Amino acid sequence: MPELPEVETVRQTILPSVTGRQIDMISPLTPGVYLSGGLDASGSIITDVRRRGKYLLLDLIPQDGLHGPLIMLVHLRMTGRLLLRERDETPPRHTHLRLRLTRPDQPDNPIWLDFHDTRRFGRVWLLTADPEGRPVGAPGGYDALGPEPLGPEFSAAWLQGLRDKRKNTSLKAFLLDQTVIAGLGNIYADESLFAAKLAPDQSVGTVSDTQFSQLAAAVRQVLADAVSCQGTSLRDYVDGWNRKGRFQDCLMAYGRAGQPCRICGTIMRKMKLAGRTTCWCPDCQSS
DNA sequence: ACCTACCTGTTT
DNA sequence: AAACAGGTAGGT
Repeated sequence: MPELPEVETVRQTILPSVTGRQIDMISPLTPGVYLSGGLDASGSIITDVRRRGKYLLLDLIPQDGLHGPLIMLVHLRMTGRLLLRERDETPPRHTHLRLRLTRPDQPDNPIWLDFHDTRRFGRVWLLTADPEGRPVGAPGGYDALGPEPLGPEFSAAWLQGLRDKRKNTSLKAFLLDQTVIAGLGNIYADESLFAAKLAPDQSVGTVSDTQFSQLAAAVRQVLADAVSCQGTSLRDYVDGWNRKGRFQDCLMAYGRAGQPCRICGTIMRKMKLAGRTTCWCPDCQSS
């Protein structure tokens, strides 16, 4: 489900509701999903919600004076959801973690934040924060994440600099690599390649400087548009208030094999690349 | 760079 | 019954 635009939308929707609240109860409901590493989040105040690639970070300040700042790190993987609730209803099937959140000045007016995940690939980790606010001991992929595509460190020059090292990989595999760009997945890789008019099976080594410029611009444009549409809801994705996004109505490539290209009318094709179904227009995206 | 595994649900 | 689904980690 969730690539950068969806995770960013979840961040934006839960931020105003959880910031300033205290976790006064934490209920792990399924073994193995919530990995606390022996730390305890209960009593902590949530001070911010940040995003890095497809990860969400809840910044926590414990109130017991025994610990420094903590970070609750969340990865939704394929079908994970973070859902706000205003009533203490019975957790639906596939709810794996529930937080009860109160405002210190209104202890009798709680809300709940549920982690729900049908396929149970997602995880929630409780970690300590270093002095720069980075999680300590995060899972493998986190520390290796590449630049944020909507931030200042992502550029055509960054992609060009990887050309020799990654010359034999396909552009599709390149875009899916989280050390190259943090936050692209199967939908937005296909959409970015379509917008850049580049063939997904073109090898990185043959991409010109001009084409890398087109690609960097396309990645930024596609992601910014998708964020402004609150993400793509195909099957499972909803925001923190259980609302669907709208970008599924704007898709130019993903899922459109067999349908006419929205630019030129040519029938779109699909192929397997990097283990993922990849859709492209053989006319607009010729290599 | 390619598998397979991890899970459940939906579609073919 | 089998294939497929927005992701990633681990093995080869």
